[in-house]
Amino acid sequence: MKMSDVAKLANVSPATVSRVLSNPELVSKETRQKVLDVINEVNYKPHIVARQFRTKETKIILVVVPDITSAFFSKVLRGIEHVAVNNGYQVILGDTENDIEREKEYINLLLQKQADGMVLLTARLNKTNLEEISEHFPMVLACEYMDGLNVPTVSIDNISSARKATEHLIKLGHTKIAHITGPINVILSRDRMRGYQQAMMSHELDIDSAYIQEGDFSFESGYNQTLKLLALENPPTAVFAFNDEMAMGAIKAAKDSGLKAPEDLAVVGFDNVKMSSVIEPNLTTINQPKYEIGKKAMELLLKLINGESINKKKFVMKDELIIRESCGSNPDLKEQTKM
Amino acid sequence: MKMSDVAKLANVSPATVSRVLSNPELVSKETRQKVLDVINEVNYKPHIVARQFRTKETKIILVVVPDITSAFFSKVLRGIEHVAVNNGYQVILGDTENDIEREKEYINLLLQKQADGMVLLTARLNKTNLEEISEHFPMVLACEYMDGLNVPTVSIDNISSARKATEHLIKLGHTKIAHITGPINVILSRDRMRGYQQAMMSHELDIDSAYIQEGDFSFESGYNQTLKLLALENPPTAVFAFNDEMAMGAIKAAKDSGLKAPEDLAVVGFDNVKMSSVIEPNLTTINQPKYEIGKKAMELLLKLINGESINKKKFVMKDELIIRESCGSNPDLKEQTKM
DNA sequence: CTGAAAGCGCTTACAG
DNA sequence: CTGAAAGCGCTTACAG
Repeated sequence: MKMSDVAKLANVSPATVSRVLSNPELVSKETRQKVLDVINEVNYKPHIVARQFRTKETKIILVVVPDITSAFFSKVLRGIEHVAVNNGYQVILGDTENDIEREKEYINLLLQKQADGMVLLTARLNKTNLEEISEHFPMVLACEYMDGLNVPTVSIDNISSARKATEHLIKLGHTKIAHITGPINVILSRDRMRGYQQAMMSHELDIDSAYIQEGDFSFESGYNQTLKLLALENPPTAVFAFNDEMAMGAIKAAKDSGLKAPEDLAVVGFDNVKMSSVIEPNLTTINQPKYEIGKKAMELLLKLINGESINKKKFVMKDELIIRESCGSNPDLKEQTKM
Repeated sequence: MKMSDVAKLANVSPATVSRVLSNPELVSKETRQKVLDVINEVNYKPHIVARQFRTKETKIILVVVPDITSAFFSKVLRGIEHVAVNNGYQVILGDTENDIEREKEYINLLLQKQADGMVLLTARLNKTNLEEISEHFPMVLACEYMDGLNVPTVSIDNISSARKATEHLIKLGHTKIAHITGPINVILSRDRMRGYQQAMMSHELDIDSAYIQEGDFSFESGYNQTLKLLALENPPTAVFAFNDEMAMGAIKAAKDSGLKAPEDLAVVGFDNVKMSSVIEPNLTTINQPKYEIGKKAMELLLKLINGESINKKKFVMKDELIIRESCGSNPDLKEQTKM
């Protein structure tokens, strides 16, 4: 059943049927009703791909995620999807599983006009490459940040957040503070490490190079790297982890080593994932406004798709240090708890 | 830049360019090379929507998920996506957030031929409706199960799994066993409740009607319903929760009430989500083969798309009771632990 | 307010 | 092995 069949049954032209569907105000009330009756009667559904082809709009946006399994990204995704759906867009989800090759493949979908725009939640490709694509296609980067990249970007200030997290440990009196990074080829990992280093140096604290261990975002890596740290001759008394997953691994490692958190090992996480307030001790962590990041990114993308100009390229969202139990407390510090 | 432009530059017909792209073996080696050279030189990308329109294939499959945020579904999704990508399909993700209206909207995409097929991870629509759609479009149901529905379905046997979980508590000597269900309009919730009832009845145990409390899948609801249960005059000594999230909520509620799990309250979960082995006490739970369910569902969908017939309609995957710490132990029971 | 006609960019059956 | 031509199902500028 196609539009011309409906037209015949309703004794109108295909053009009129098309108008009833897309611009009903252009059609007289009687004609409109006649056409709608036929459509309902035969349960006609327009062939969307034909429309996409004709209008050169797919009403699809592509979201490239490094890990769909992560509690952090699924919240960002939800922000994106809400705005997308409210504006008549569908979301194609591209899960790269942190594989740069798969990232390229998904970006290809954009080049082939399979989507009207793209939100990247990961950007491991090189800068010039990304900038070139962004000149020709609507594209927004979120969460990951690339220095000097001329593409609209939504993220928190990872360096200062990491500095804040580390300084929290310093204020509590810790001097031997370790850091478990993310994969070091990811810019975010280097940013947060930078923040850690800034905090340590500005307080004249030494960083034993064994105190910096590279993780891979996973609970297991947080666990294993903490075991390594605790096995050092001069083990740290506190750990700042790149994310909550690894922070939870750190706590587990401490427990399995007969240590207690926060008494023997203070731990700070990052992201404020749901589980961070369930695990015991509750994690002190940096909150990222996950939903809002996704929302903002999609709003920017819509502007680009609609040809509006974006005056600002960088959007820095507000982070927040959430103090819970995993670092212990200092009477001087005001306590805040979030469930 | 379109195909005809490439054709001109290479001094061939558009048909030949098309063949080089889709059926290179039909083109002589020299011609092929000549065309490929031009394609690379001008960086030509075919317009996929035009191809979709012409071939009536989108190479897209739609996955309808009740909650993208859930650790359980994201694993199933990954199984689906792996098989999809390996077979040249893209995934459109439809997150319904447990809203039946949004479920309908996504299914509409299928009716409008926006996708070649669909995997439903939630089926709240009525049976006749679904069966009719399934007669005309490739469709597979996974995780949720609908009795007597004539649509290929991949799931575990929820009733017997729930029975097994409850019987585990009974074997440990519990007689006052409560159950926190999922939303009762969801078939899975009723199935698992049925299994719970079967276990209780076959052991001649009474079910106090206050022992059955309806949750909404969330940690918070598990927490609140457990608080309610513990406030009963004759509180239960064990809880079987519909899923791990709510089981974790139950444990937290016990702790906050000054009780210890498993000593004062034994808890069994369902799904064997990652966090179930991180939380303390580690959850005893039913493992669902999440990745395999997704994989199997997508494999079936591919068969349907390719016009192959499926002789069997129901695929029941193997579950497993994972005994960890949250129910305590009984010397008679063999311990198994999974990290 | 409505219709006739062109055309979006591919693929493929057919002919040679 | 290659090309000419038709056609997939819509939308829209144009004419009336």
